[in-house]
Amino acid sequence: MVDLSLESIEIPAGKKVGQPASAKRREGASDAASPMVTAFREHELVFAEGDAASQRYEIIDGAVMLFKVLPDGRRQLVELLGPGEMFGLTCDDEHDCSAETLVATRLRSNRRLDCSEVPAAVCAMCQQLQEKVKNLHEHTVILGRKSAMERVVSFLLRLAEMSNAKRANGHIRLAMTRQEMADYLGLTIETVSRSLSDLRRRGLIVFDKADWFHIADREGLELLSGDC
Amino acid sequence: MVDLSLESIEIPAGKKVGQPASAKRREGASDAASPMVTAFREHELVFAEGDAASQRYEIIDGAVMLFKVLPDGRRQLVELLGPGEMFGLTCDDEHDCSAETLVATRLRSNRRLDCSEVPAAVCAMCQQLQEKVKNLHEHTVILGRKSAMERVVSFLLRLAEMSNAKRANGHIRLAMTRQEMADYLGLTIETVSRSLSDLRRRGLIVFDKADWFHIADREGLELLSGDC
DNA sequence: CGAAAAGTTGATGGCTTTCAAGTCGTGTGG
DNA sequence: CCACACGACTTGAAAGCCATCAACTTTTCG
Repeated sequence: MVDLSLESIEIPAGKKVGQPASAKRREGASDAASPMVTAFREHELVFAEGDAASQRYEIIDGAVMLFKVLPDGRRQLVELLGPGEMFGLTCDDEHDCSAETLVATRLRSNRRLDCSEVPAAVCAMCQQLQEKVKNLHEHTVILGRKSAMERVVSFLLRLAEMSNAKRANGHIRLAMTRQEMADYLGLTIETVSRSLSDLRRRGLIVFDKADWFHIADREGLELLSGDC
Repeated sequence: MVDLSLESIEIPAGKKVGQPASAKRREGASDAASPMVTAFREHELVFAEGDAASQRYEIIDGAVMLFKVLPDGRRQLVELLGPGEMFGLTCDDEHDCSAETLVATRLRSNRRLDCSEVPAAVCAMCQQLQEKVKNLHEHTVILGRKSAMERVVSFLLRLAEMSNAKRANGHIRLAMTRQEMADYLGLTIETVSRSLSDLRRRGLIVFDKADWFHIADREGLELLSGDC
């Protein structure tokens, strides 16, 4: 496992006191192919969720946390990183989470690798891995910071989003047992069952038969997801 | 986002009833460089946590769940995958989680890519991504299935493991505020504080000063981690 | 049809959160 | 050097959400 020394390094900067978590991000930009080293003090923002992802970073020494924040302010750290570890890798054009130093840290920044430089199979695998990481980040927020109802709703909406890519009629198959849903969402079968019954009673979803359902009130569901 | 159709496909197999979760895994092995397609019924085990990771898989159609199980039986699904998505990618020699079909599924299996076939920089990145995924899987179990005390203990043990790679004296810096720990572990600062105080009172950890501590009873801690 | 598995619903309890007050530690300024 | 102030941390009390336990209903499949 990669070493994560949470030990502070000495940064010759004058002001030693870290900015609060609301610190502005620093632009340690590196041009084209030239790697560049940037020093950060503790609790400095490297980039924020939604920022353009032009760079990827490698920790020389220090430590970095990656986190996501829900609209109502709930925060979930999704990764803790130490020397040698990389972050800022993404398959999208923007970062899916924010990055902030925990201690004084030096980062090496590089431009993102161009997929044309590597075999297609390898590129596809990297893309898949990055997609995986992004999905796991989202799921981490669900498990760490969402209520039972929010988890179930988030799950249903994700299912709908995925299914609709294929079939537009809106009918979605719930090809999982309650136990599997519970084990995915970090809940018990009873809580999942109660949440689904509640959503059905409130008219937000409709069970067509067995394990098929469709969404009757998408806006209503989205309000319950914790994501808006 | 990759499409995850949870729709069942028709498998001409005679017995339609899926085996229970305790199903034996199937060896859909592919030789050397030849990709091979294998059909699975619903709730069939593709591989188990700890199995040798000789293959990687791509879902042609169907759906697969990846999960981890704690020694006492608590289960946490760590990924839900649909058509086009890959799994079984790992930087280690064995799988860090089990894979089971949710519905009838066809999988294309390939041998794992050899790092010598691609540029070193790309290989390093893939390795990092796979390490990330593995860490996120572990964290998913912590958030989904562990109690507050188990989360805090797991966190301390991980910190110790990482720090000890560098310094063997056993003294570990806790370079995070209680709020950051709480946001990492999906708890509140009060719960984190209470858990740490409890561990200190019970003599399992000792706070040397400010944010430095060391483990006084590793076995005792491990028993509280939920991992044994 | 009957048994077993899956799902639902209710009652209760426990763990964690919330709210609140107090303590500790560090940096500042008199 | 010490008093003060502010933030970080700790501790207590009470509430709330979800888990647990239990009974029942529904579905599935031989």
